[in-house]
Amino acid sequence: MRDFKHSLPMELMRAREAAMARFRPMLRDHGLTEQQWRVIRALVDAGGAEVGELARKSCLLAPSLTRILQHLEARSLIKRTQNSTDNRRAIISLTARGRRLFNKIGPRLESLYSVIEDEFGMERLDALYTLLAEFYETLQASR
Amino acid sequence: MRDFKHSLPMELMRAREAAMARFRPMLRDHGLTEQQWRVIRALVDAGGAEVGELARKSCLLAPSLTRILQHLEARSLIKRTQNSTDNRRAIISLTARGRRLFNKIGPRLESLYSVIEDEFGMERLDALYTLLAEFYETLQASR
DNA sequence: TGCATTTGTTTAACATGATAAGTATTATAG
DNA sequence: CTATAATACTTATCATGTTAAACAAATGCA
Repeated sequence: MRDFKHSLPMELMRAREAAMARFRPMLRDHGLTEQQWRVIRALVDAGGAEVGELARKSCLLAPSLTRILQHLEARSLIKRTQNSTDNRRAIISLTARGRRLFNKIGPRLESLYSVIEDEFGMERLDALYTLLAEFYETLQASR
Repeated sequence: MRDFKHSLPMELMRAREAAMARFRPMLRDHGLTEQQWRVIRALVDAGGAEVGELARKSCLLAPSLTRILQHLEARSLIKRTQNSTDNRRAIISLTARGRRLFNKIGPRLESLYSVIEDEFGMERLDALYTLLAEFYETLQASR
C-alpha cells in the first residue's frame, strides 16, 4: 500500500492548516472564526446574496451557514431582506457595522498573505493555484 | 483587494473536499469517519503508538483524538497498553478486529485513489504533492 | 383549482475543530 | 528529599462538519 504520508487529502489539509495558522489569531482577536470571515468576505464580494448562493461562494454547507448567519445576525454584522418574489429566499447583506469590521480586518489579512507570497514566491504560488484548480475541475467533471 | 476566489486556503479546501467526497461514502458504509480512518491507518503504519505521536501522524488535535480513541475503543477496534515506564503515556494499537476492518476497507480506498491518479495523471499529481510539501515546509520553517 | 412534487432553508443529532483549563505523572531545581 | 515546573493527556465549551429529516413556499400537472 501507498505510504501513509502520501495521502493527498492529508497533504492538502496540512498545507491549508499551515496557512490558516497565520490568519486565525487575527480573526480571533476580532471575535471571528475563519468561516464567519469567509461569509463576510463573500458578502463584500457579492454585495448581497441568497443563502444558497452564499453557501457556494463561501464553501460552506447549508446547515453550517444557517448557524453562522444566526451568529452574525445576533452581532448585527449582517441583515436579511425579504424582498424577493420568492418568500423562501432571503437576501443577506452586510450592515454598516459589518462593512466597518471588514475594512478593519481585510487589509491586515492581506498583508499576512503578502508575507506568504514573499516566502513561497509568486511563481510557485501561481503554479499551486493552477494545479489546485485543475484538480478540482478534473474531479468535478467526472461526476 | 485580491479576488475572493483566489484564496489559497479556500482552494486547498475545495480540492480536498472534491477528493474526500469520493472516499467518504465507503467509509460511512463501514461506520467510520475520515478522521477515525486516519487514526486506524496511522496505527497500521506505526504498529502501535503513543497518543501524541498518533496525533501528529494523523493530523488531529489532541482533544479530537481523545474522543476518537474513546469511540474506537468502544467499538473494540483499538486497545490501550499501559506498558511504558511513564504512566502518562499509553500505547495505542489496533485489535485483531481493527486490523480486519483495515484489510477490508484499505484496498477499496486504494482503488478509488487509483481512479483519481488516472483522471488527473501521475505527473501532475506528483507536481502537486511536491508543491504542497514545499509550501508546508516554507511556512513551518519561518515559525 | 387541487394536490403531489420540487426547491430553498432550517432543525436535529452526532462527530470533529479550536481554544482554554484541568488532572495526573514525571522531571528538576534547590 | 521536596516543592515546583514541565509533560502528556483529558475535559469543557463553543463553533463547525456531515448526514438525514423537517418545513414552508413555489411549481407542475391532472
